[in-house]
Amino acid sequence: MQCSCTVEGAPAGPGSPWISGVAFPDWAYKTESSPGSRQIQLWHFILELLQKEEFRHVIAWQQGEYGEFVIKDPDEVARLWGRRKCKPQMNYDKLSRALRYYYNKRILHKTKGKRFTYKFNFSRLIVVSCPLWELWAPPAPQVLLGAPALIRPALLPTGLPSELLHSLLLAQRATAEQLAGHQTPHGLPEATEDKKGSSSGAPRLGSLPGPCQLGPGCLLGSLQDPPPSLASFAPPPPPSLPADWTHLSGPFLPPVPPEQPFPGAPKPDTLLPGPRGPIGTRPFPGLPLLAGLGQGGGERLRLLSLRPQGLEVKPYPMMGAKRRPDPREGFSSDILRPQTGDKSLVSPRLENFKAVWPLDPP
DNA sequence: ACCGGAAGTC
DNA sequence: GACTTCCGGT
Repeated sequence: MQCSCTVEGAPAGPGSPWISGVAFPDWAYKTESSPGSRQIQLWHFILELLQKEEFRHVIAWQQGEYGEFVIKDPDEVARLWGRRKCKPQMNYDKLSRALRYYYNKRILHKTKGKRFTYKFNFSRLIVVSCPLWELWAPPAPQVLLGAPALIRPALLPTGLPSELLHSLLLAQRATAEQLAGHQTPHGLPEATEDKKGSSSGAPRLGSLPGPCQLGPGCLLGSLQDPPPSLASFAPPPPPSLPADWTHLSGPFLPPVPPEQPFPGAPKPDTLLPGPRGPIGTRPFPGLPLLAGLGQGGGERLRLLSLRPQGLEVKPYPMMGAKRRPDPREGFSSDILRPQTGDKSLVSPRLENFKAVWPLDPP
């Protein structure tokens, strides 16, 4: 029998938006690997809590580090997780074990030295969420370096909900920023990923899961179901979001760190943990923008990678400097942060972005 | 607190 | 596959 454990505070399951209208759409609860499953994944759950204010005292984004969060009340988080999963015996020890399994998948990594502090690897998350995104990541890093308003159209599956796009786009910003920090000329192969060789990790480029080419993998069964109404999502855009983004309400975004690297300034090595993923999983060079498109023909979203002005001006002095990340982890915790004090909380980059929706999605 | 192997569950 | 449970080790 089913366990109807949707209790106070605990995020409800699919179909029942729980917080100010911001909940993951059904597809979000489906695992690519297990199409039928609507079991929420832990990282999803964490993200949910993270973006909900009422859980601030339990878990919250860590100031300063993009993607880093602190579990302030381990027991409570475990309890909530246990509720959600109908595992009353859940505790932090078990939950943390699950969290640890994310290390190899590169979805998460531990911030050493800080208790209960972990950090999301958003670039990885994106890939995990929709491997397809790798497809339109142009192999040429120069793109990031301010290639002229190049446009890289790409197709995204119909169902990719705007909330995800929003989140992913922001994640990309993070990725981009990270790239700005320690980008490598070319996605260096990183052989050591799954110690066990078993493909327990996320999909890697070069061996993209076939199903995702514009299809199944990313559609997540949303072909039939039209994306959730945008109107149903309360759009409390993060302070860093430009007005346009109100269209794309987005749930889980860590607050934009105050630090704002400027041209010439030492790049913060803060963002996404991994300077590079496994072969080809380099994050998305060009900041893609939602440009909208005809749903008629292919019912697909076309992503245009507009010139990220904020990024283009970034110098990339590290072309020569090679920092060697831990080959095993893929990312190091040795994060050196610039001490750029002031800076507006606004992301200069995003400010230049424009999201265009020719036709409001249903 | 944190790590990761091993086995079990769904 | 994604945990959950248990556990020895640091």
